[in-house]
Amino acid sequence: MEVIVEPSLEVAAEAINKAIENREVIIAVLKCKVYYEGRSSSILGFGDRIFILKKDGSLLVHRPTGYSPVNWQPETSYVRAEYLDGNLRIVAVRRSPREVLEVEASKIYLLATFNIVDKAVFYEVADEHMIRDFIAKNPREVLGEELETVDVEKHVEPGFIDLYLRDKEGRLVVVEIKRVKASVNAVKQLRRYADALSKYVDRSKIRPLLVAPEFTGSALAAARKLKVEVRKLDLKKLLERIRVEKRFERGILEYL
Amino acid sequence: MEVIVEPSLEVAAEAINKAIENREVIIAVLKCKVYYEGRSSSILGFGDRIFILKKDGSLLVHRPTGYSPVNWQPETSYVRAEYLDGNLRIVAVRRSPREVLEVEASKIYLLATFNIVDKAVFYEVADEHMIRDFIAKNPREVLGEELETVDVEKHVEPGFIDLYLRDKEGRLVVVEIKRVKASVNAVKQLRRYADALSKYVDRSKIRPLLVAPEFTGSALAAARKLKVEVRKLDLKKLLERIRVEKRFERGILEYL
DNA sequence: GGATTGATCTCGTAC
DNA sequence: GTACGAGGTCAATCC
Repeated sequence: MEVIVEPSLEVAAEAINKAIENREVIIAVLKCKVYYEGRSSSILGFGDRIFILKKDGSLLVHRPTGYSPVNWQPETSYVRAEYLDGNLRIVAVRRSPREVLEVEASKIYLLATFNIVDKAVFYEVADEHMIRDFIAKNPREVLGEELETVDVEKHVEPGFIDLYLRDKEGRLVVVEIKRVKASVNAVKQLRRYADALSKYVDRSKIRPLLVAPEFTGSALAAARKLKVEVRKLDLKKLLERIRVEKRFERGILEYL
Repeated sequence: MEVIVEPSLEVAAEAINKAIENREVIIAVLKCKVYYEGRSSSILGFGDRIFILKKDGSLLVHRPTGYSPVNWQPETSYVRAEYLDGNLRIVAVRRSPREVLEVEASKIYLLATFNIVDKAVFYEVADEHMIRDFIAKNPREVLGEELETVDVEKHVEPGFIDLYLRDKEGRLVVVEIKRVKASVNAVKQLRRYADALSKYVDRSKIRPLLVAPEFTGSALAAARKLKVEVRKLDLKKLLERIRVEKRFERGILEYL
């Protein structure tokens, strides 16, 4: 770890290049311009920003507000700092797609380099896969009817059917799961999948079923029109069930 | 600006709360766990990370690699640090959607707070709007045929048609523009828009035209099948033309 | 507020 | 490498 407060641009350039060679994380707070050219192109005039260069060459330039970086470069193939004619330039090049980002700093408030390590596993509950697998194992509990799970992630020509079940009347229930509010696109996507299946199975034996915690108004209208069933998903309850099953070390619902 | 190297957790909590009150940007490098609960829920065990809290309450937790933060909170309504029983906890709450992020730090390598200012304008060249407006003004140059611009961003029931022109034979050219490679979805979307128009205009008088720098194979196949014209867009040339027109202060193509 | 669409989307995954 | 879909997508825009 090295921390330098208000380094000269020359010293900064040297420290940055050294850290790049050592594959360290670099954090700087600086006054800079930013140029980008590649998939788009942009110019950003002087202002105070946070600069982060990660071990893999990912580069972020953040303004003082907002979630998104104003400029960035995912995993670059080449990064170098240079001090020339009173200016510090950091150039990051990426091949495929070919794109270049240049940060031109006029003042560095803080420069810090770190060899930090993070081997932790990120556990996420209730992404689409987990929900899908839970429903596949407990169709009655979630969907409220007796169903037999036939297949998970079944390939049909336009794409994948999340879940594929059989009801008591022997009809195939083709399920599309949305973890967030389902829009009209979800209905149309499911309709396409069901249509693709009807090449092999009698249309009257297919029940397209859209499962989501909420639906937009146009989604419900489209569902009626396109003969797609909808079923509401109690996400909170499902989350709790999955969490218990996965034995999470701690509940974090206490603030909610 | 305040920079503290390896502060105690107690000192850090105090400094963080002070900076929050002053609406300063906070940057920390720390060893922490992260809990998230809201639209999803997640748990991340101990590891070294970069922590950023911005003026508007946006919070980012970055691992040592990759573009994306592992956990985050866009514009929170409540953030507070507290030191309790030997632990530093930073809690960020957002209303609507209700979600909570908690960072539990066991070690702070660096804590820095800043009152940085960034008033610069971000100039972007060649987003979809600019491309669309340029084509509207110079249809012949880009599309290679004599066309009269009728409308821009025309509303039809399923959505918006980017560009609406009339060719020499008096047919309506319905243009969908993609700045990136066009997939089969773009073809279908355009087909829907053209179909919606055919309620008002004779079908033979409508020419759906998809304009993009590239097309996927399935997009081309679908275009043939659905009778959608495609035209390749020379994005680089267009960029250069727009840049000249917008009088950008400097070309940044020199590295390309 | 809800709904829709674009994005230098990023990221994973299958082929 | 290409293609496709999910995402705590975010952010802008229109209603």
